[in-house]
Amino acid sequence: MSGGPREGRALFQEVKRLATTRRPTLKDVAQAAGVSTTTASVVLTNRREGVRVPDATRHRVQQAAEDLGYRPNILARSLRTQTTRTIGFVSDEVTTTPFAVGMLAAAQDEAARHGYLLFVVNLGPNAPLALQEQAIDQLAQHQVGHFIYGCMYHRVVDPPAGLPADAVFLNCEASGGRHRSIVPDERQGAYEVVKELIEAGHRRIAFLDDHRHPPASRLRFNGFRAALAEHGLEYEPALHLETTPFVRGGLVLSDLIDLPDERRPSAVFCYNDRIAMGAYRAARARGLRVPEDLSIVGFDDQEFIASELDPPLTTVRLPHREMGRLAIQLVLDEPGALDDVPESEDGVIRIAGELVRRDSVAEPRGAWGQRTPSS
Amino acid sequence: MSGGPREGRALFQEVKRLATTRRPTLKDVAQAAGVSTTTASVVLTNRREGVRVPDATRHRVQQAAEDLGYRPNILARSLRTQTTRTIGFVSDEVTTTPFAVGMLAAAQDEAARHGYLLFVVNLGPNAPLALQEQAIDQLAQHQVGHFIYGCMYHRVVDPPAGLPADAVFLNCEASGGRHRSIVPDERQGAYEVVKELIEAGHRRIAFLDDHRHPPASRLRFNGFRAALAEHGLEYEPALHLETTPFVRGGLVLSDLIDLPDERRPSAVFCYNDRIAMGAYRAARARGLRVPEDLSIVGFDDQEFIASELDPPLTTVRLPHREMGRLAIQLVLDEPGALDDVPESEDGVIRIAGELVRRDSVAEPRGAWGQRTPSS
DNA sequence: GGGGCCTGAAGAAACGTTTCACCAGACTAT
DNA sequence: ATAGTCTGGTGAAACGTTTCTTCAGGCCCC
Repeated sequence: MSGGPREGRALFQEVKRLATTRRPTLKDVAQAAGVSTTTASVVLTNRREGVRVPDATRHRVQQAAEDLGYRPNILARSLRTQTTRTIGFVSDEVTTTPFAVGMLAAAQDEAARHGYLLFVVNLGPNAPLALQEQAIDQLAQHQVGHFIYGCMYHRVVDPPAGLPADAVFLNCEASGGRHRSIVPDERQGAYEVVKELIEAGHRRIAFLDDHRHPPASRLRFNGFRAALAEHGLEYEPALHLETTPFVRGGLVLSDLIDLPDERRPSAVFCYNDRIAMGAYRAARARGLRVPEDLSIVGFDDQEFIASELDPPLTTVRLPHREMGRLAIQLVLDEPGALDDVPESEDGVIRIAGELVRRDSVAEPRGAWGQRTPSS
Repeated sequence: MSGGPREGRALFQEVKRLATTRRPTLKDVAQAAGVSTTTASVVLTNRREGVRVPDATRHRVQQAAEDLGYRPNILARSLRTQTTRTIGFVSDEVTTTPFAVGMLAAAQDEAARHGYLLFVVNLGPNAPLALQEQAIDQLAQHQVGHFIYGCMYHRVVDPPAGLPADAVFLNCEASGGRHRSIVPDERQGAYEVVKELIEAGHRRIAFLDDHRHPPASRLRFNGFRAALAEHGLEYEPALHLETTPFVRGGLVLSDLIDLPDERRPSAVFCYNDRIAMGAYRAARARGLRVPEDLSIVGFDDQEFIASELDPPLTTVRLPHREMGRLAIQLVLDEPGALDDVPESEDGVIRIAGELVRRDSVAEPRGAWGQRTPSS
């Protein structure tokens, strides 16, 4: 029980470990400390309830563990406890594309905060259901207990079989309504950014839309109309153009610029920032200055685009980081995770985006003459 | 040995499984098939050498496994075999930022091809060494056998302790020279894109540099000078401007445009695409057209920037996908992985980028008059 | 007709934990 | 003095695999 021989023994063990290059196990620690593995386990996992280990013994075990450089084998622990602290993050192409990369980063941060590790599997665009299920099966064989299914952009997906009921869909809505989903509040974002235009005095506002991407496009349209309606403005189908969600898609703005003065819009709401980038180009090609001659707003607050346009673009920031963090909190059943978000009726949790005011909005030319009495 | 009772038994097991919601184990399969777990294991892992199991038995076991919906428990297997098919991908902020996202995607693809799963941990920018080592320790506790350390941009890093000797550094160079590193061949890329300018007839080429980012900046500079030298052109310090690697950094081009005619550059090589974006803006502000009045080239082929500028930018594509794939192949010791890449002297593997020709390069004005006899 | 070999398979240990059940001894209360 | 309680532990099973060793029985060969 004296320190001398024990130290000698620990040293011997250490030498032996280095010689055999075997990582020390709990048994080694127990032996070095002169206790049973039971005691060593109890001490090193810091269990207190129902077990009595005097401080002297505790310290002896801890010292031995440190001396030997003991690291627990999580595999063995997980096998025994039948739980793993891992989360499977499967996605279409979140990690492939720079769009929603903040979701993964925030999820990783939050997982680390809880001591969890993330298995990330990126299936690529349009992976067949069978491939998706195979990936989930592989994760299940690794005994991962929690699943997040992330999408690059907001859409509806068919949940692959094998996904447990408490899986969380991130940036997409699971069809069937049996799973929780976290998506941006598209409607609210569109409402706010369009309201920003209206409050600047605009009355004729175009919408460069991409209706091939429901539900985002439908919801942004709803927000657009809601803002219009709330301010007594009429929705004008002629100003609602369908286009593609790329820079070149914004070039269709030319058609609207060609309109006669009284029918021409003084502001444009673009489905996303890339379309807005194209709209800038179209405006400039016609000699229109942004925002003096034409106000333009976008959606997404896409990195390297929105803030780098000239002038910087007023847009709506997608709450990707908040969404990623919440997804982890939900799968881990963190209490209070939903305190900050509004109640959802349909199991779909909508996170508000944030209006980012930059320099692409100004009063319309002749605004003072156009102002309604109420403003 | 007849089918009848065995089928009944399998059915019973199935019912029991559903009732207890316990995942069937190898023992369940063995019992259902009327063999030992040894035999079941041999059959289901498809081992052939040294073991003899007649086809009839094989089929019986396989059938039982399928009937029960047996999935092996990888944790138990890994514990026994002392190997896991997992790779730890730790990075500063690869997953946080859209720069090098292709590396992770390609790594994931290649890992999946080998049946490996990726633990991804994103430490954030400038994580203290202690935090890095803690993350590596956590992965080691999960018994991950292979490590990749990825960086957002090409730089030199101090390898955190705990990383095994066969870890691969991706998009960064490990100081100390004890590890393998994979980086883009900056010199070659710069050489090629500058040569493109020279071959278009340019003789006065500016370099908008960012020397705060060695080694990339130094190597691109080397490539720049090599191209110059090879074509008998003199390096002119006055045309080498130091700036920041952002869009606004490109605005320093104004200073060069102000130069008197005979000293003004007819082309600009930008350290990266964002600087090029700023250079476009500066040129346009002075009424210069790209490429008619000024040729501009960049570096990176950054998504949503290079291809979306007006005109689209000639640049060098960073081989992120190739690098990510190779990293996996190296840690997995795939034979022939290095066949396609040139031998490296210093343990640093340099992967060639690809010149992407777009529309930002033209002959200089008055080029015919300036041409040297040789061209 | 007996030793050797081949076939087909099983028993049990091992991987590194956690945890259930139990226990020796000392002390306490009656 | 004895029964009960508390302290400080320990032994061994269990988690689900893989794999080493062993073995029964049948056949072949001489």
